[in-house]
Amino acid sequence: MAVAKFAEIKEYMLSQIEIAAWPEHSRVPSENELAEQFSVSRMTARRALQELTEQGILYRTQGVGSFVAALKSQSSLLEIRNIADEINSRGHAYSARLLQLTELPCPTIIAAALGLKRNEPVYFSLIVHLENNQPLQLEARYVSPKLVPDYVKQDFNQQTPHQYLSFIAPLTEAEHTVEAIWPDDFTCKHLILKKAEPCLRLTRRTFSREGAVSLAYLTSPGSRYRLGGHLNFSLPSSRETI
Amino acid sequence: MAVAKFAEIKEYMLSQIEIAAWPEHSRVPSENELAEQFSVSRMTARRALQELTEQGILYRTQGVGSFVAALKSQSSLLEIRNIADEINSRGHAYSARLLQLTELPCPTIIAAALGLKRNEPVYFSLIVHLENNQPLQLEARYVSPKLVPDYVKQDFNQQTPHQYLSFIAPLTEAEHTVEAIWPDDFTCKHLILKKAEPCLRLTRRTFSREGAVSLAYLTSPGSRYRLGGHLNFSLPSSRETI
DNA sequence: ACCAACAACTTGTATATACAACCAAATTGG
DNA sequence: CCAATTTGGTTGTATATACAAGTTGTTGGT
Repeated sequence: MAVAKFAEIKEYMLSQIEIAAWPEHSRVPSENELAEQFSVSRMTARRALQELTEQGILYRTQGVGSFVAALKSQSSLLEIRNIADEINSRGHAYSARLLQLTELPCPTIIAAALGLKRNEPVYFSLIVHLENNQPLQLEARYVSPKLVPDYVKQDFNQQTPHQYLSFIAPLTEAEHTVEAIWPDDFTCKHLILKKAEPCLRLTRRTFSREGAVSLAYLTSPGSRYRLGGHLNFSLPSSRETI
Repeated sequence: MAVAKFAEIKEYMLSQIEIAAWPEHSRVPSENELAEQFSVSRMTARRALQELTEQGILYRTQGVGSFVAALKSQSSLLEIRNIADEINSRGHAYSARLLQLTELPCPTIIAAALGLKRNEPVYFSLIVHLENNQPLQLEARYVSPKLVPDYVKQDFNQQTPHQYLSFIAPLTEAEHTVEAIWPDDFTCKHLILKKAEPCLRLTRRTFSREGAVSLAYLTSPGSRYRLGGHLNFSLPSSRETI
């Protein structure tokens, strides 16, 4: 068996979809119909349908049938990497300076984001990330004391907060926003900006099983840092493997 | 059957992985072992293993066994959506104004990005995207005449360039960078910024089968626009469906 | 005309079986 | 002692079957 039967069926279906012989939201042959067409068992035909469904190419409804999904995702993805990994993968020297690591009364905005009460204690850290000894990013992070009680005891010159948090409580989700801001004097000072310039601010909220773990404001000068990515769209073409 | 058997097996395995009873790269029970433990057929146990593999939680090797995958992605993804969709999904009114649609001699930077020669003709369009009649994004786009010969004949008040390009040549890939910039006077004018402010600039290069299709500079005022997302990490928690 | 029951078809779950492909370790032969 | 072979375990593919669960259209009865 050079190529598996279910794979042949998949390729056939993909080609029909690509040449739009089967347009979006049209019904495709049922499991039994495919089984008969290709002289295979229903379970084999089913597998082809199943895998195409997992790839987002079809959608199926019990009792109704299988249909071609809308191929326009109209969206693509930007990968957001850990700053230390990013600098290292560029072959540059990464370092960090811990400026502050304390407990604070929780500001209102932070309280809402972390599910705490206003003025309840919250851990706070302030770190500058440097690339070849030049400040690249200022990280202001609030951490939930309930979920990470030992946060303030860590030595973040050895390990980045992100690494520590990933280790302590496996992160299940993250929420990001990216915006362009005008830095305040405090930020300029720590990023050693002679003149203020537009900065990229990434706000990252991370979650574990038990809830929101931390909220971090990552601010970088626009002239030194950009987010970049190169990712595929969701509908894989059959020639994708080239 | 309240919950499917294969789903129960999946949950059991996920819990074992999460409490690190089965550490990374350790072997998990074989299909036959699971089948016996749960008193199901091999095919049912296999399905649990299969689906966890598709989710990237396990990896399997024929003749060897199934193993826990490394869960450290250390990176997450930010979804970049089409501006029109984004405005519409907020329930606001989307509109656009076409400011320019011409052929130009290709600037050097654009030529490199699109695989053209310097001063070779390239199509250029300039569009302002508005949310509730307020300018939200200035789109300056260069399009390869080879791949999209009819670009300048389109009516982009009817259809956005992104929609048209998606329709003409199915986009297979996109490359993005995001940065914070200081807008020039030209940009300020079209975004109707009384005072210049930091802007978010998304540079998007799209590809089809035949090569680079277009390069777009999407500039938005920092005070009006941010990129946002909420995406899961690679290891889904069992509560993910909440 | 309306509604209930039914029939036909769909996908979803589960089983038992068979053989193929592959790998690693044990066994065997030289 | 080394190398080839065998053996047992593992995943991969495929089939035939059975029943559950959901949808839709038809058929009958009132």
